[in-house]
Amino acid sequence: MTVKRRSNSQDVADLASVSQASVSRAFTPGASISAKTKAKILNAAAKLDYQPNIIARSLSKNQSGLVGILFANWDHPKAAEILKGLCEAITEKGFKPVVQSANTLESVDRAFTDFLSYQVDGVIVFSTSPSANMSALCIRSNIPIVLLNHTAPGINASIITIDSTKVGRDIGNALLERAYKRIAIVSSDPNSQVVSGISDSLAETVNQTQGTRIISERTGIHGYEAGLQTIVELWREDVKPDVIVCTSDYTALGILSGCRHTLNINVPQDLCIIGLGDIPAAGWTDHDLSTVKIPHNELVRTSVTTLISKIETQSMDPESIKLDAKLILRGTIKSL
Amino acid sequence: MTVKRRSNSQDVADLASVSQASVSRAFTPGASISAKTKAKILNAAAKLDYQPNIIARSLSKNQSGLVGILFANWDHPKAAEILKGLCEAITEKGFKPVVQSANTLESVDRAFTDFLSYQVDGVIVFSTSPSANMSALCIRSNIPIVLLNHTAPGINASIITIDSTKVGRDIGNALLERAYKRIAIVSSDPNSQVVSGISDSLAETVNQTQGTRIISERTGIHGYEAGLQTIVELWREDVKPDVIVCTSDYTALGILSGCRHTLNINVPQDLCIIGLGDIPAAGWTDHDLSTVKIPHNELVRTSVTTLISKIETQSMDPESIKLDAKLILRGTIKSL
DNA sequence: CGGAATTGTGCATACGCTTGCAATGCTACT
DNA sequence: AGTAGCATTGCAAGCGTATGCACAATTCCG
Repeated sequence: MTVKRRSNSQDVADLASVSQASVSRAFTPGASISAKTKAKILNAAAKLDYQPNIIARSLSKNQSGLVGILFANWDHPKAAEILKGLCEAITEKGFKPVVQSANTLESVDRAFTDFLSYQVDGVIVFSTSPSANMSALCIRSNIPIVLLNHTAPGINASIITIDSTKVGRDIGNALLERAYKRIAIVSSDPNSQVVSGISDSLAETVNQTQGTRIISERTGIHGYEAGLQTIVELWREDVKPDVIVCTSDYTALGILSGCRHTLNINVPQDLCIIGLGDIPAAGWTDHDLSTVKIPHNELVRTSVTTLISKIETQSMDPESIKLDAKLILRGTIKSL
Repeated sequence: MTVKRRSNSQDVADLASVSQASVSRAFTPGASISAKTKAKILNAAAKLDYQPNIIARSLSKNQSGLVGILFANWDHPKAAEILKGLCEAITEKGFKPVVQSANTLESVDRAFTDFLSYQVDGVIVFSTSPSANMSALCIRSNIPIVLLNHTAPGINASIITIDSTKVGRDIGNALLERAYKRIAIVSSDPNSQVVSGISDSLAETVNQTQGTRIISERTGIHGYEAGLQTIVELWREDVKPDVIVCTSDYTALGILSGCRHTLNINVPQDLCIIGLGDIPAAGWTDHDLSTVKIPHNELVRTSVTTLISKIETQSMDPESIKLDAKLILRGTIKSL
């Protein structure tokens, strides 16, 4: 079977006895065309299985309808949900998402140049470690950029995050109310501004009260196994914490498991454990972990809305939006 | 600041005092161009921050370099990992992934027509429920399609799955060896061909032995909570199973939790539980769930490789590849 | 009914690149 | 030196759509 060429606007024009320009207008919302000819054209188009070639359209309109998603943080427990949300929201707005994975700095740069060659109209970045080069590229390329739940200093991009200051304060107050004294912080990415925002504000909150303080802070720890190991190490110290604030639920679950099965630590009496993220497993009856619910859906939708509006208004001035994250108290903290 | 136009091949040509065609050739691997002029051109290009406009290239080459990913199965425990693998493999091959999310049949069709307008060179489908319309669209559009871990009858597409027959047989044999008798099957999607492949072959295997049989089969059950509820229901029956084969680890964990905390069932003595997927939590010491490790990475890589080779050879004949999945025996099955 | 105002249509060109073809320059060999 | 053969380059015609401009058709109004 010979491969039949896809029909184009000229074919449709011929069949409908109109000009190619009219066909184009028939498929352009709001274009100047009479209802009659439009109907005639759509009819012919249907006969020929025609649909506009977006590549060609992009070329002549000088915008592709593509939105780049730079996704680095694949280990994030809600990675799939977030990506799904991004893709759907982008599609809904009439754009198409093209996804690039990036781990290293070079790959970030490569992804960006790729985005540029594909003439993406905007970029959403989901990654915890900032890239310096990105900033330059953004400005030069003149396409708007949104950073999702991740801030980076000195980058000309819009930033959508949770209000980490409030989270830190909420945690601090909950701990003070329950008279916990010695806080350990266990975090994964030391560069994450969200994480440092939380711990700074937590420190500030508890420091107002005599006797309660942050006694240790460990970084670079992520995952269940690492959590398990961490609690064992922490428990060898002379001064043991009575609170562990952990910037990942998985790690927190590892810690919890260590407490219950290996070390026989009484949670929450002797040790309070607070995670971050509210993954499903945190709510399982086995675990019942206190944690912070991050409004991923809102973060995602806000990011996309913000980006698209920037694309449509051709505006490049960065915006910064902070959304509220809620502390969820479950079995791993004393009840009042 | 006035937005400066992105430079094009003509600009580079002017700066390098060559023809525009030569610039094009300088950026086309294997094109006929002398080392000297190529260097001159690349130099000029660097000065102008030039890089080829892929949209324009696509238009003239009549292929976009885009691969569509139709992703429906976002609840899959390894969704993120799979998508990551797809995106990276596709990028590595010099293509770009554009992701569409699809739940309903209409959205599948819409996604496909979108893919067509974007002139994608091929499509990878990750979804468990087949679409009839897809088939027609594939053939008409003449772009190769790969179905990832999911078969669909009568579709003109390549199919990459695990060898579900072997999985069913392996599970069956493991159960027979340990003298389990009454098997219940708990599955999520009743349409999944992979799942039905497993259960058919499991049935066939155990039916060869007198006294062992499948006593019940429930579908439409997925997730931890649903698992918890299911075991409670199953345990109300007169004839209770001594094996539950579950086509999702999450569900299996829910069942397990119900056994241990609610019903006090002795696992694995009185009840053997086998999951599917080998999610990380299955290996956690709390759970220690027997399961089947699905070679997602290989599935993903094979899909991409297969698709790209079809794209490059312009071949449309479907291929079917089955990969091996390994049964992992942990604490939820009697040891021999 | 006439003409002004509005709307609809076609023509032609632009978007940035690839590529067949023809022309040129170069190498090597007789 | 002359010429065949090859590597390199330029020319120009696409690829499919959008859109400014000019003109045609319709509507509106007095």
